[in-house]
Amino acid sequence: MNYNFRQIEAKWQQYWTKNQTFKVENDSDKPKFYALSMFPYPSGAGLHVGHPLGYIACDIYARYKRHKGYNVLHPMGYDSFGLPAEQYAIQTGQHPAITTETNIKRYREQLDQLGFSFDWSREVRTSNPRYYKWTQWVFIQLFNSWYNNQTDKAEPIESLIAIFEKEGNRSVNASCDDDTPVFLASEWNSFSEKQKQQVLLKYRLTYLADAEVNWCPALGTVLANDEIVNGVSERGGHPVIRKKMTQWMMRITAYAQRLLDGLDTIDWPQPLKDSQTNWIGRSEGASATFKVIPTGRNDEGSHQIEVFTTRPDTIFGASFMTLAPEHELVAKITTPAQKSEIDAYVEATSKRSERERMADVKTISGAFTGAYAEHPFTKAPIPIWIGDYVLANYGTGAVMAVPCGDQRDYDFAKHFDIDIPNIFDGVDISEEAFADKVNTLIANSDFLNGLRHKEATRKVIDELEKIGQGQGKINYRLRDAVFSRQRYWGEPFPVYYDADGMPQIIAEGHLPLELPEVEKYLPTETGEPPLGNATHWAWNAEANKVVANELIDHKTVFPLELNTMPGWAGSSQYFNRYMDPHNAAAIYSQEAIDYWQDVDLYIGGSEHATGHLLYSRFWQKFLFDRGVAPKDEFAKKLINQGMITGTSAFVYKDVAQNKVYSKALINGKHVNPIHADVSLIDSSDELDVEAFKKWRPDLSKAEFILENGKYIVGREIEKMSKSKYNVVNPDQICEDYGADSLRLYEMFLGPLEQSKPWNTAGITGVHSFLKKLWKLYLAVDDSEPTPDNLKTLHKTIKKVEEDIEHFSFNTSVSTFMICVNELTAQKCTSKAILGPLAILVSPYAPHIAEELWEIMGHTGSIANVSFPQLEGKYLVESTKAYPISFNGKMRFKLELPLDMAKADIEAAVMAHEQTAKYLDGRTPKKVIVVPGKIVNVVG
RNA sequence: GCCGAAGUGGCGGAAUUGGUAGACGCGCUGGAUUCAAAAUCCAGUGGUAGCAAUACCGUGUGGGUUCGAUUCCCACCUUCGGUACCA
Repeated sequence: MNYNFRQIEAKWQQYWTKNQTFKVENDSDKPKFYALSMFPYPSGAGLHVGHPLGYIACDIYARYKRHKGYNVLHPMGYDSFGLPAEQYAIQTGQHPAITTETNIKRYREQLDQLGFSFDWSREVRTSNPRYYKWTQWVFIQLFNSWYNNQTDKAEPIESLIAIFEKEGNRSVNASCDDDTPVFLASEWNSFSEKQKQQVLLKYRLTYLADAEVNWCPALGTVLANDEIVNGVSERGGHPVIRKKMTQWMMRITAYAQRLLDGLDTIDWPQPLKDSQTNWIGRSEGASATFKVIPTGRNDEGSHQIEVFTTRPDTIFGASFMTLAPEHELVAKITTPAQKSEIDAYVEATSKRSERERMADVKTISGAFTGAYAEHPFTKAPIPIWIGDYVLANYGTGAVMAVPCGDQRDYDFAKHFDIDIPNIFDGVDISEEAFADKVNTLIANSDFLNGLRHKEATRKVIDELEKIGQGQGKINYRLRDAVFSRQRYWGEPFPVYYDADGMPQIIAEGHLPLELPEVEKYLPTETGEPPLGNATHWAWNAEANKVVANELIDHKTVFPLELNTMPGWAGSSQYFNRYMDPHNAAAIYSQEAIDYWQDVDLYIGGSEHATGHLLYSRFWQKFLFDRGVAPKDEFAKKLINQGMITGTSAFVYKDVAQNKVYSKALINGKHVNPIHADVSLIDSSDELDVEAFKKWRPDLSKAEFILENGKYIVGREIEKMSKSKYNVVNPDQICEDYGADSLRLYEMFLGPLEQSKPWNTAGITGVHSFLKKLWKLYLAVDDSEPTPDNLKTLHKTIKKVEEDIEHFSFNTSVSTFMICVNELTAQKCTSKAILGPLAILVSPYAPHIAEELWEIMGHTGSIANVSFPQLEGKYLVESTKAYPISFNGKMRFKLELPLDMAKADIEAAVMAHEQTAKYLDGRTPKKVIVVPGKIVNVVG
């Protein structure tokens, strides 16, 4: 009987579905384990072999935990809102929901084929109204919350209103907009409803703001910082410009410190933690206020410039100030004489795209405002410049420039011939700035003279506080996140605008607010987002339902928000929703989350480091503050699977003639490498020339110059992508070798976290392993196992268990191969050995394991059988083949009892005939004996 | 520039606390089987020299610590990922 993987795999996949083998309940006497793979965006291209890598690893671990007696939650779903379906809708008019549905179906087929132990009854789709109802619900909770810095957590907005009514906002320490005015209780109480709402927006955790946003004209939408790579959009690579727009924002900055602190409590990869740390960008320093010296302009009040600096100790070295060109004071302080120069400069920078600005970092530019600020201590006038090296959205958008201590300030000063006072003792600054904090003392700095960096910093902050012109401050690079997108295929905001134009929330009971139908998926002619095309998109606040736009009267019927939520909204809570996915009354029940708590193992790509994984942590902490989630970190352990890269193939076309050379023949010739589809190449890099000619008709007339009668292609490792013709999808491999072979092979390729090239050639190795495994069971019987059999089995149990616990799946595949090779050599037929072996293999190759289990006479799935117990007694050795080395070089082996004493080992080695040979008459200086390990003779 | 990861045979990789470098698999070479091929099985396979026993070299490079270093320390080189005028 041959190993008929097609029949076996189909049989067990049907069995698992029919018997709901992997359906999991929310209550159990067993301990819980939550294993989660990041859910995919269902793209039209389907899965390629790189996608399942993390899923397979996670599935192995989930199945292992099931064997170990855990109640395992292992769900899967789809992040099904997103740009590609919408772009397709724009091109073809097909509703994104239809495209999405088709793609999901294809994904599901591909996933089912691979034998995952997902509980599909818990599937979620972010674009399903029953799901996004709860995304909208979280938005409402954020809208109705503020961040109290005193208690360091989010609180209901009502508690803030109560404070305002009693004592105004002077005593409130909250995360709020910078321009929040100070008011008394009496003032608050006399505010109009609109004024109150405007003030509250400055405190809400999601709020409307006129923000400088990254506008992408080609995509017709704004993008978040993490959606922009190298100044162009992550998707499509379109240019991005800066634009002021009214947008929904998320006050993630309120959580900056806690997002940083939380990293210490979770077992996530250090590189991922590092990139979150850098993204949050905490820096410690001081804020200082510089008064602008009045110049007698009649429209000029008293202005002051606030700066943030990490080097307050260098304040006496400040010889100028630089404002960002966008800084609001620029227009107010510029002198008439300098106005035209400043205007021209501001105009020029606003036109430069972010990309241009980044492309030439080297060019120094700026302009003088004509105004001066007063140094807080020396009272000396300091010229105020503007320059685009100062960023409007970092710190205060203004810099106290200390050219002797900061290279950019130094370059700017040199370029514009500004004074560079030296405040470092014994340091030469004639060539460059001195940024070292440690190896100098402060000089020429009044009360700071002779102090080190640390003392000077402390002292200057004290002095700034005394004169009321500054204090110690911690600054973060992290910005509040733009939460509006001018797209159709996303979650609608549960928001309408009242007669005052203030946002009003649709009550929870009326959710979900479902996406309206539109004729076109493009922005409207007036530049409004695609929802502006909907004719039925107004809110009747009495009937609490969506009605036609023409009924808008701003009394009972109001316009609805036209923006939709960004891609990361739906993925920021999905892991909790899996715990209770069909709950219509709540995001999840208290019992469900009390039972499952959090994710024990989360596997996914590192590209989500500063997007999904940061936003999710933010929402989780918020829900924790509001008592909705029991843990303030959602995933205890996270693993980034590496990328599987493609092995591209190249043919080499002569530039001048219509000749294509085999790889070894290109030396000295001027050739163009051309991608060849990898499906046309065999395992020894030989090209099927005829098939290639059919595939590239333009080269069908070309002469192919062969080596040894073969055309050999060149190979190169590149990212797997359609355009490089190096994509390998799992379907063909499942067809040729089966899912179990694919699963084993993906694991066998190398360590999970590392990126590695895909090369189909090696799959025959794991496939023949499965065939050998299968053969072992052909004559399975009840014979007594031999000591060798038992030793092989228990050695394997030990290693495989250790490997799974360490996520070292590649080495356990090797271990299985060694085990099967040994048992085959031992002619083992014993059920007492082969039974446990089938269980060991089952997390990796579940289909064949089920079949073998059945062959051995068991009924029911192997998935719930206990993992074999390691019995150390079978592994006990009485002797050891000691490697005997001379000066660190192993020369021969000597079999000695393991319980032999050190001195006896040494004596046995010295007495050995080979020892005399290697010593060659010398007397050893020393003999190192490590019992159980090694003997080293020195001398 | 800064942060991070990684450099081991022809290839993917192994060596879990400093103790036999190259497990396992691919590929390759030779052989068995076959009319032939596929499949399967057996043997060999880091490099150099040698018929061989064996010797020397060998984990990116150069130093160091150690009886002993792929593993620890210092300096450097290369590749990949992230980030970028962050005050």
